[in-house]
Amino acid sequence: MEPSHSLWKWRVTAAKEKYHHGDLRAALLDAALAVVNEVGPQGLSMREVARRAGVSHAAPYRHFADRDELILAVVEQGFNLMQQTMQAQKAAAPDDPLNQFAASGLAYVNFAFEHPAYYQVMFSGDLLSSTGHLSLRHTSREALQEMVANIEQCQRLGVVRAGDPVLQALAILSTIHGFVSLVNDNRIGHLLGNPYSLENVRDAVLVSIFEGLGATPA
Amino acid sequence: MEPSHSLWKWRVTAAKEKYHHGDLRAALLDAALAVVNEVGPQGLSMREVARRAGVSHAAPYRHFADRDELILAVVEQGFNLMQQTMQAQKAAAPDDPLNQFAASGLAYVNFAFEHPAYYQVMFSGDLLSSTGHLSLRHTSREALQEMVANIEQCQRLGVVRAGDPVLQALAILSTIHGFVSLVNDNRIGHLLGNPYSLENVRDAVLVSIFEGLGATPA
DNA sequence: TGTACATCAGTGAACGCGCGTTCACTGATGTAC
DNA sequence: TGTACATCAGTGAACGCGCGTTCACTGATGTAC
Repeated sequence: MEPSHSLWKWRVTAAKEKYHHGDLRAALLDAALAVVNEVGPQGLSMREVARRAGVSHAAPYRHFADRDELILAVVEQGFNLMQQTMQAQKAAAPDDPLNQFAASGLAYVNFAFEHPAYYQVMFSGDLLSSTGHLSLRHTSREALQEMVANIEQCQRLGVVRAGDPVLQALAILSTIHGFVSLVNDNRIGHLLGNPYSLENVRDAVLVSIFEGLGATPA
Repeated sequence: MEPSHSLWKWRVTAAKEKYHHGDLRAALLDAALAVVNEVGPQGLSMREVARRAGVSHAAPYRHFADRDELILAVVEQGFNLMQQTMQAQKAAAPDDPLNQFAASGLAYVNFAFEHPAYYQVMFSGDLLSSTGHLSLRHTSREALQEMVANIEQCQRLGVVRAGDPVLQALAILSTIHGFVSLVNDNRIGHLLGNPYSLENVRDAVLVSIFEGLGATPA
């Protein structure tokens, strides 16, 4: 009855019984996201992640030197995914600067909504030790620079209000970050009432950003 | 040599040696704010607060049933202070709706900057157990309602762009909350460069909010 | 193809830590007489 | 005014918990012959 080719054994034992996991590193990163989704970023402990991955609490140390390294790996994966989806959305948008810029903003917000766990780990602030934090400065600064470049281009074309583009970018970043934080903390639901859907509200916030820029579609 | 009137003894022993503290409850709330200022909201533990207040770790339980109750007391104190300063600023502003509204927004941001510890405890989200959270819904909802009423009044007078005032209020709340979060997490400093001062940036953000509203001073 | 062995991934016991909370206590205070 | 006593605020030991991290181990895998 029992098939003798090794694939069978592999399939049976893959999920739980294999001593060697196969790709525990990836499984741990997935587990970390699951933990954040279910109990929030504060619940992100090595032991809980190991538990979710169905593995002893010491196993993660074969793949990450310490907790900071685990979290930084999630952050890095998150930034890659974000960059990737943002580029895809920009590629799909009409090829004028204002639309490209709009596509970025929309993509950013959508990323935060579709991957709230990533977003929270990436921007939570108090997850990492202070040494762990240093490695992130570069990345977030880059994101702002790109946004500033976008705004400058729109200004040159006269489709965005004049003004210091760095300050404009910061105001936009504040709006998006604040909105996403409120949503992720579940505070939108009982602040507003029933009649508002999330897409509703998201679009209104995006529109308000462009109104703030004095954006005039070409 | 030694003065015999009791005041002397009281003064010597007041700071450290008195068995009965006098007003430990208030001292604990102060200590809680100091902790948040120095190590962030995550460091808010009963033991640490007691340590700061120079008192055994069991002493706080004479004044607060549990950790939630301590935190809620800080939150309540914070809301009182915020409401008070906002009303004062509104009273000092010119008596037209747009200026009143501007005064509110400025007061809100200033409160957050001048009392970052209060702000963080009030809006951090993951400090309280879920039961503790329920007590706060009422308060934050009230704040939004008042803002909506302000916007509606400005719209009636034609000094603010037409549109759903609830959505406008939410966009503003997002901007302010996001900005304050970035500042409190120390992320503004290395996002921007040297040339920007905090007041600089704060004012720019406030201006961008009014531009978003299409505000036209009367 | 089969066997010895090095390598490496995962295990489980153990460490020390800080936490929230409880409890029997003790010292100070105020009050009734 | 002085003394007994109830009250109440603060103490310190103790509990059980989850955490990060280490360590000697064991089981599986791949490789050299």
